[in-house]
Amino acid sequence: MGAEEVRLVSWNVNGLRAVWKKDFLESMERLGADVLMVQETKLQEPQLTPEMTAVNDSKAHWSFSTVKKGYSGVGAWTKTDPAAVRHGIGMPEFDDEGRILELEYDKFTLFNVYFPNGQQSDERLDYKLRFYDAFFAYANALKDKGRPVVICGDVNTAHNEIDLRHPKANAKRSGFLPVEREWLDRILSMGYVDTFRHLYPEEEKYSWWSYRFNARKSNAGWRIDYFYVSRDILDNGWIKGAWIDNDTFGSDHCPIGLDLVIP
DNA sequence: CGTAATACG
Repeated sequence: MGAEEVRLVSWNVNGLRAVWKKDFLESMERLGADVLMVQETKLQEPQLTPEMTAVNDSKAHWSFSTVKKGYSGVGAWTKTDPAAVRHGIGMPEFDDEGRILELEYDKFTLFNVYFPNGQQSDERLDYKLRFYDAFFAYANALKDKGRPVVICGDVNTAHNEIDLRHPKANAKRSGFLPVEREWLDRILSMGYVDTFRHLYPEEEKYSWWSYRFNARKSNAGWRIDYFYVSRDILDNGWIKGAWIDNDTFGSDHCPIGLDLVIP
């Protein structure tokens, strides 16, 4: 039997109803994902349309915020049905905002996560850091049992100076604070690989640009969307490619991807 | 400035 090629794509759509009006289906087709994961859907179940839930041959999975309307939320379209789909990590404090989808496949577990933004207040920064803590405790339990783990989504932090256009000007803003950057160090030291950076150590490529000040036009961006994999996935030679697609529009983020070859 | 409901990113 031949090896199986799998394309995983992650995209913070900043409002699913908004991108839907901006050629989303066309982008989706062009991206060619086996699993397309989206963050910030900004809707609840009653606002889903039949078109959103029935895309081609894919099955749709959703997690909604139960505490705020039109806020947060993640989703995934899967061409192959996962063996199990889970919502959240069993901690209401971190599950209520609909930020986590766990798709369990035969050979690996895939997480789609919209990590909190910490810019609103000190409380939200604290929530963000505790969310990192709680989520990775959950994911590590699987990884440390020997299960290959893929984690993708909007991490809402740029790791190093290479990961944003204006590191000096943003050194004191949430999204590039030392305490947040240290958390991204910790993710690597826990045994995950930042796939894009691993393949392209010198590349200055971003996945998010503020809507203000024509930031995308001047490429004043940040790389805050990631595909992390547990080290075994790299060591076993599953990684065929990792990419950031700056040519797809419709949101303040662009899609990112991971191509795997699974024996 | 943009999304989706007056807050949040």
